[in-house]
Amino acid sequence: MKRTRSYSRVTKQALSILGKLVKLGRMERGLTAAELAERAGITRKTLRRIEYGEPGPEIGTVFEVAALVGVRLFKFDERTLAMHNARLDEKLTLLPKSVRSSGREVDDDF
Amino acid sequence: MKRTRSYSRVTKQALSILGKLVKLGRMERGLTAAELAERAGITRKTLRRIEYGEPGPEIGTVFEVAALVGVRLFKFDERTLAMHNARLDEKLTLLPKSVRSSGREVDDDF
DNA sequence: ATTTCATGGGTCATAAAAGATCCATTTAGG
DNA sequence: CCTAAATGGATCTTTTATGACCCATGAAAT
Repeated sequence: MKRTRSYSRVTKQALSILGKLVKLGRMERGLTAAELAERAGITRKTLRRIEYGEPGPEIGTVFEVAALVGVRLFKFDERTLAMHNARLDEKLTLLPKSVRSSGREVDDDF
Repeated sequence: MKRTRSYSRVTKQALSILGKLVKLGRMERGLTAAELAERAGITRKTLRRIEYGEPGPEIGTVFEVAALVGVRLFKFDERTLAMHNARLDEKLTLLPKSVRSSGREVDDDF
């Protein structure tokens, strides 16, 4: 089955912005595409796809490249990230383990 | 060639958090994994990989799923996203088209 | 202007993700 | 308790991304 996916405008915008932030971050640091790609352990081509905001690249790779040029999705340091992560775990354990179709309410202030 | 990639702790944390936010968002809305997967046009398996914070899924899919449950990376509405996007374009056109290895400085206040 | 090098883009082989089914287990709810 | 349904996980196939080259173009620095 051929995979023809569609993406919402919000997603496209977010991808585009993220890609441009990466490119900007790379140039700020005077890195060539080849240099950054090597540091990230990927090829120039994959980096280009990321900087172009294409939806295909693996999210792990994108996050890694972003981190390398100082772009962080959640603007927290690692310690704070760990905290948030732990807090999310608490929330999740408090919830029912499976959903039985009936709109439940949970506070969501991240 | 076997692809054995490594990811920084920050990346892992960010992925983990994003996945949990998605799961939380899904449960808040009383959606089962199967329901959300269907809306996103993916399978339960892929959704699970996303909610588990695995690095493999395509970034476009992850963003799309996140958007479906109200989780946004850049907490702006679509209009604001477009604005930022345009601003980034300006910045990029002002920069030299290619990097010739020498640390350049650009202001970066996103 | 000339040369050097970054970037854009193409091809081909391969590894991995995604899809399609399965089945086992757990859990929500009557 | 019991049962229907949600979740977790396995396997097999298809589709796609990635990597490794390669070449053309265009920009940058001398």
